[in-house]
Parts: sequence; C-alpha cells; structure tokens
Amino acid sequence: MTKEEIFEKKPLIKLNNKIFTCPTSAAMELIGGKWKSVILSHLMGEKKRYNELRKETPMISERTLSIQLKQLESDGLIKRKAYTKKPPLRVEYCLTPFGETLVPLLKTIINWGVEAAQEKGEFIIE
Amino acid sequence: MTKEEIFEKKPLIKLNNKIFTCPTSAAMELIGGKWKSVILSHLMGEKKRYNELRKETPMISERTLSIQLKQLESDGLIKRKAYTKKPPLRVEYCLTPFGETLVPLLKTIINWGVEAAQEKGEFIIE
DNA sequence: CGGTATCCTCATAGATACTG
DNA sequence: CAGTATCTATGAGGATACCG
Repeated sequence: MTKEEIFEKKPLIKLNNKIFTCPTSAAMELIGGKWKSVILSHLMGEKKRYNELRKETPMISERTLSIQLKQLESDGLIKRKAYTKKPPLRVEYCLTPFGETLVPLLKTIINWGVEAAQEKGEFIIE
Repeated sequence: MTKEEIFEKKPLIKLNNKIFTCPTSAAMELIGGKWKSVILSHLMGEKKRYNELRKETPMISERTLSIQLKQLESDGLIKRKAYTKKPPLRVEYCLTPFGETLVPLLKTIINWGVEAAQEKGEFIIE
C-alpha cells in the first residue's frame, strides 16, 4: 500500500501481533515507553558498548536497560553484536537500517524537548 | 539559556517537578505514554468536542481519555473550553500555542508510523 | 453531554544480589 | 564485562456504574 492510500483509507495496522487504528499508536508501540527513544538517541550515529550506554543513561536501572535493549532488538531497531564468547565480554549495539530511519524523528524529539524545557521547565547547571 | 548552550553544557532539566538528564526524556514526560500523542494528533489543526474525540479514538477507554485530557491540559498542551454550564454540556478541546509547536513532531511521528507499518506490519482493510 | 467513582489487572520500572 | 534473578512498587489502563 502506498502512503497516499494509507492516509486515505485509514486501514487497521497489525504490528507485533497487535492491532492499531492509527499510525501514531503503531509508532508509539515501537518507540514509546519511558526509555526507548532515550536509548535510541544515544545510538544515533555511533555504536556503543553496553557499559557506555549504561554510563550515559544512569537513570535507567540495569534490569530495565537490558529489557529495553532486547525489545528494541526484537523489533528490528537495533542490532546486538558480540565480539567475544568468554569474559571479559564485548558487546556493541548499533541502529539497524530500519532504526536509522528514526534519526529524523529522534532529532525532532530532542529539539522539541529543548524547546519544552525552555518554555515550561528550568535548567540546573551541575 | 540558548539552544547551543543547552546542547553544549547538557544541564539537568526540571519539569513538572521531576529531574531529567536529557531533552529526550523531558519530551517523553509530556508526550510519551500510550495515548497522549494520539490525542494530540487528533487535535492538529482543529478543535474537537469531547464526543468527537471519543468516537475517533474508540480504543481509548473513557476513563483514560478523561485522565489524559486533564494531564495534557495541566501541561499546557491543550485548552479546554466549556460553552454551557448546564446539560447538555458543550466542551471543546484545542491545542494551545505551546501545543501547536508540537505539530511538526506529530507529523513526523505519523509519517514514521506509516513507514514502520509498511516495513514491519501489515494493513487490514475493513 | 461530558464527564467521575470505584474497583480491578497487568505492564513497566526500580533495588539489590548474583553469574558465565 | 555484560548481563540475569528475584522481589517489590508504582501507575497506566480497563470495566462498569453513576452523576450534574
């Protein structure tokens, strides 16, 4: 189906075995939730090791980071690559080509987040 | 603080009395969750009565729709206007100027949702 | 018409400890 | 190093009934 047909006919969308009635809710299934877009934004343009991600997202618990990474991987947005089989392990995460299609959206989110903070929030210099 | 300074100094962001370490998570505080962006996308460009919104988002329960509308209102993204005081009530919702700043982001989400559905999902014609 | 109130379930997320 | 296991807490969301 072409984009034009989709906007015109508004079909139901089946994704991850769930039914969505609009593209917005289908998108939120993949990148919604509290942390997914945060993790994805850290992988924009560069691969990261697990520990790098962990240090850059200190407010995400280890367990949650692990679960979200698995979901992002099974949704085809990121790729996990293990370089070693025995400890010390070396695992890197990066965006898949499908995940790369998110980059403009992620940038838009970041930019709007800055504007929202300027409008409604305050900044705290550490 | 200017955008450039924010990107450079990465300050903490205080919003709704919570602390965020990046603009992405601050943005998700306001438009994340399962339904907020869906509701906002239905208000793009036009005001809607409560019942119109309800019919256009049949998968959102009444209770949830009500709660989300209140949150969006208290976050300054939408405006509620009551035209009558006694039943039959007439209430309309529309984006505030701050909410309007979300339109480009909402359009990007919708577009990416369509692409994701084309890539990973399937369409069901009713 | 435009909601609330009540009660409920389940997914999401956190803390801490442990492991190949 | 890169995770799991376990246990717990929170809150998002649903069903149904009711209200001004």
